[in-house]
Amino acid sequence: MLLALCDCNNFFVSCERVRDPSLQGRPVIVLSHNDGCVVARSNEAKALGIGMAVPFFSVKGLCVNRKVAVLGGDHRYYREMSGRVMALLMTMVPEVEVSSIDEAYLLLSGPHEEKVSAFCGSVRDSVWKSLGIPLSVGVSGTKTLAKAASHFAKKIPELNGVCVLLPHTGEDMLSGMDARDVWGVGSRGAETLRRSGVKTALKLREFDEDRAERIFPLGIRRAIAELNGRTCYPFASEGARRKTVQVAPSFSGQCGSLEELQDAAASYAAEAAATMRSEGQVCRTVQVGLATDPFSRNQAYLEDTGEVSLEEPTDYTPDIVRAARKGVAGIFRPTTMYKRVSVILKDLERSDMMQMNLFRDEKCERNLRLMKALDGINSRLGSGTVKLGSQYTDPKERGITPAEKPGRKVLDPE
DNA sequence: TCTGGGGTCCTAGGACCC
DNA sequence: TCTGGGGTCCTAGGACCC
Repeated sequence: MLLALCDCNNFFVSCERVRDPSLQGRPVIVLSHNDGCVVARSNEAKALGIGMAVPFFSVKGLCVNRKVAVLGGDHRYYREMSGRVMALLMTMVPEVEVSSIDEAYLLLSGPHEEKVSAFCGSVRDSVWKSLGIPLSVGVSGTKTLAKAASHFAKKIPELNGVCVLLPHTGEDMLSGMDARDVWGVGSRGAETLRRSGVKTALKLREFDEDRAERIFPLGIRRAIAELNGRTCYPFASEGARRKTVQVAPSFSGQCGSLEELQDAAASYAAEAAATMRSEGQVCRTVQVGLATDPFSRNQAYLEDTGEVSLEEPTDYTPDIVRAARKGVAGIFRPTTMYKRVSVILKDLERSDMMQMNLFRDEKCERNLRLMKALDGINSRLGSGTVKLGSQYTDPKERGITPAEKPGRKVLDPE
């Protein structure tokens, strides 16, 4: 049994190039919320030395000099494109595990397994021709090896975007791969490995497992097992539901008013509730957080969180908004300037499995219809078209956060 | 001057119980 | 005066991923 990791190259940039073909062949980057950080780079931008997640101000000069197109992110659009890519993949094999916005594992069995390379090439061509999104495909027996294979598929042009890495092969490629680039080995893990003299993926694969048991944390031990073809992270096509829904953007400025912080929390709670409903779930707990600017030199970093339990699991926006406002009031400290409000919906359950309180059925039924109508309008006309005016006002209208202009050019010397 | 956001999982430590 | 130890559950913090 083999897994094929299909990984969209430079996904956000590739999406922008579908919308605006003049961006092809040029250095392009996409920025995060509030234009703070670089979150996607074209190959041309990577070649200029622009790093992932670096603050934009640190590369702004370079972008001007080298005519880099700088775009604000449009996540609604990227989610929509992602949905199209995944839907297309699902027409090509019966078993697909969507693992992130730009990645999915395909389970290859039967005829697909026999002609792996040719089949993966056809998947890649199909996504490119139908949607204009370039794909890399890495094939192997475990997820960690498939990730490594897709790494090679991107780096080695002769592979034409498809790399099949059978267990116990590929010494040459793995010896050229930094241990830091193995999936599951972060900066901390890489430092641990470096102290033990492990610099490459091949060295990691060959590491003595008894010794690893004694000196390495679980994540690294799993990486070693998976590099040797033993599965620690199984394929899971059954749509596993998420366990939390979080909305937590930073403000562009700061805010010290309880009322405005509550309004922001209300707005984020409504957004999170809509996401949760769209996935058929309800929550039992609303967690809120208030945090100051971690980079401020005038004020020590401060972060507080609080939880509010709901009477019963719900997806009803007014109840969730009320809980969020209450939570914020409970942790607010006067005379503190906050930079970030977070709302996390926790203890999620499937709404179709929810135990109904018989005495509230009628009211629930009405609430359900109300939320359905609200979601329907907002999905057709844009989120925030209809809000619950009695519950909150949108902080965007108060100028706490800037209005979003999707896909707008932040900087384009041309 | 300007530093993201949304997830999962692991782990250590405290509360609590017997 | 001496004053256990093991289990479970929960939580916060952190590592890691994209």
